[in-house]
Amino acid sequence: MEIGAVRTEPPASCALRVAVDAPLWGTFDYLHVAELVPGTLVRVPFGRQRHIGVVLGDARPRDGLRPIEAVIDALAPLGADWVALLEFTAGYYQRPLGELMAAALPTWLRTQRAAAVDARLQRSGARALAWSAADPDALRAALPSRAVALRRLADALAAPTPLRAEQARSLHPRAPSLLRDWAARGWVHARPACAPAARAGAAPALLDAQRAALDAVQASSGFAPFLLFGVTGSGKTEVYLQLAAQALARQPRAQVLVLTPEINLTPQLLQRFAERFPGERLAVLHSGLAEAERFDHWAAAHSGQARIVLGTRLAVLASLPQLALVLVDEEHDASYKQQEGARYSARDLAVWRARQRGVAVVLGSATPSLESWRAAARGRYRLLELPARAAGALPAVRLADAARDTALRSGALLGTALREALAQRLARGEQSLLFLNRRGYAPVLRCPDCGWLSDCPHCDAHLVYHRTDRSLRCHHCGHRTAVPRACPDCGSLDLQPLGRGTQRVEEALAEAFPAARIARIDADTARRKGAAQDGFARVHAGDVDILVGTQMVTKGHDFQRVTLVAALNPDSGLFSHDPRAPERLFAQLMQAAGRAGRAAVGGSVPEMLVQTAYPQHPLYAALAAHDYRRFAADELRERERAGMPPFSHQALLRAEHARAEQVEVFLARAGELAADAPAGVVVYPPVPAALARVAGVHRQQMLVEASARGALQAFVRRWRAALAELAAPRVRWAIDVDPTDY
DNA sequence: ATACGCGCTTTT
DNA sequence: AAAGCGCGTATC
Repeated sequence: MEIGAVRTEPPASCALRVAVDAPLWGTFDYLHVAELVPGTLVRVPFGRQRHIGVVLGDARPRDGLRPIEAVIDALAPLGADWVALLEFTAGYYQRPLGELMAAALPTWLRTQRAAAVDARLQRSGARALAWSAADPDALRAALPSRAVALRRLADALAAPTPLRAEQARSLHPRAPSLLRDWAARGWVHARPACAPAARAGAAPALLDAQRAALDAVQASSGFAPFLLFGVTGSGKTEVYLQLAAQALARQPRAQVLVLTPEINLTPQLLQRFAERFPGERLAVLHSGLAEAERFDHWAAAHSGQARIVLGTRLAVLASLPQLALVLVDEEHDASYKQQEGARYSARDLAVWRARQRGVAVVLGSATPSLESWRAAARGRYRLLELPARAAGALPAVRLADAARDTALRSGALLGTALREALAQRLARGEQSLLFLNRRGYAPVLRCPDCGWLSDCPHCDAHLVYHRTDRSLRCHHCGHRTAVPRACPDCGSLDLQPLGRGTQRVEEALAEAFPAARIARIDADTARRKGAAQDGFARVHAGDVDILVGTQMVTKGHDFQRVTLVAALNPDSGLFSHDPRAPERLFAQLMQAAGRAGRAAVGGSVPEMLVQTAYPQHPLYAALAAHDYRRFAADELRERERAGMPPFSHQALLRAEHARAEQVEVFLARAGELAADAPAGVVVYPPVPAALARVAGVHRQQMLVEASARGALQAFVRRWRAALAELAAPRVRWAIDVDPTDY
């Protein structure tokens, strides 16, 4: 180069096809000075913003292409299998690839310069810390005695095993800053979590069935799907732990993916993995992480440094270059299905990934989804059964017949049988857990004179009466008003709450048992971050006699001193229009039953009480017999008769608009476009959604049913493309493949 | 999604 | 006339 010549950028010589993390159809082409291997992470200018992109391949050079802004070379290119996973998911669920990219990639990268990425990687490598208390007494003394979650964190720090950063965070949402503060005061100290384990977590001896399950998975080769079927406490988690240990021992770089429904409600799974693998770097992926934090965990998984990756549904899209085993806990859980945007099923994708990698996948549940259960029955999945726990029997189920119970018959919330059972627990100093799937005080306010009901002005739903702040609230759109003094229609001053919610149960309990210590956990009390954890901590600490809540209280936590679990009014799940309601109800009741005294207290028998107007219902009979098989057989027979999944495959076209008429016009056209549906694919006429109007938006949908998955896929692919051509201003629509709610 | 321009309304 | 908002369009 001539001295003094103006230094120019080298000519951009290659055009590259790039998938961008924006929810748009298609890919975008950019220029770059050199070829980049497919999978390379890049930062690209996009409109006037910056986005992350993944290079897919070469493109034809043409005018108007902008250059790639930066190659993110601190991170290895994504593997071809990861790109294939995202392409499959986008195609199967009829969503733009970019939308899946946005869900899968850490957005933190969008705005970071190379130096910042390097620095963060450097630091997070060193910063996978484990904490212990340097001075447990000073720490405890400094905490207010009423700060239960703080005390729990302090206790965990005083334990012999150092507490990992991610565990600390699950015990207290503000743990990162607290720990920094406490370290500055000399109460705690940190050291790298990846240091060779001082003491490897000890694996307890296995029961025969656990051993058999372990052996079966270990003996498998290639893609091997298993259904691990066992009630709460039968030792599924121990099987997961030892399977993971085996996989890691067998291959030094192997990675294990562990999916769990909701990490904040199931801290115990994380805790057990952390304790068992003290020397391992764990990556934890869920939506509650801060951007930068999520990047750390994502990068740890992508680099292979984290050999155990534990997370909620979005973790199924993580980059796991050495994936060798997939575990899905509570595989039946509804939260594995994403319910907005790209509506993927993380459980199904987990199985897909295992197939793609040619490895084992273990789906665990006490109440498997009917899809998985049937797959096992047909031999597509191998069934591994764990019998009920030996120590501490399953709670005996008692059905309190609403027609015979004098208190229930007169409309009381707490039946005579329940009151007696509660009184007994209180007398013995044991704990009780009551659940009711309705928060607030009463689901609707009614005027007895004119029949006025507290309806939401924006939704086809009632406004729920919240007594604590005397408000009427819509649980769907968030609309909120003060409780009117008088009926808006007739002026009557005698407005009455109709039905019951958790607040009302709390009130009834306080009235019936003035001396009892009562706690309530539901979406209202859990509004504040960490409040639910506080509540659970108080129960664990024995500071609560009766815990009332929604389904939140039935998940994850083992309450050692709870000997009574009561379902106050579960009947609505029996006759719902949602064909999956019975399945959910049964799973929920079984799960709730599992909360009771896994270590029986003082010899008393743990009991589950169900208040019902239908004590003869087969679902309750199966529950009382702890007989999932019977329940599943009944349900499957019904599904087969109705031609429902898993005997057919479905997709749902959902459409919405502020004006119902627009939705109708759009769906009528959609129906015309579907007129060419091949034999074996049935397209049903449009119907209003279960909640036809939410926040002023009208929603309708069309169901498509096919006997074969391939036929359904081929049809929805063509249909979606045709619908996209339709000029339908402002009608928002999407196809939900394998819908789970209607 | 997010940003921007266009045309029409509301406000100064 | 200046700011304000719904709507349509484009993002390589």
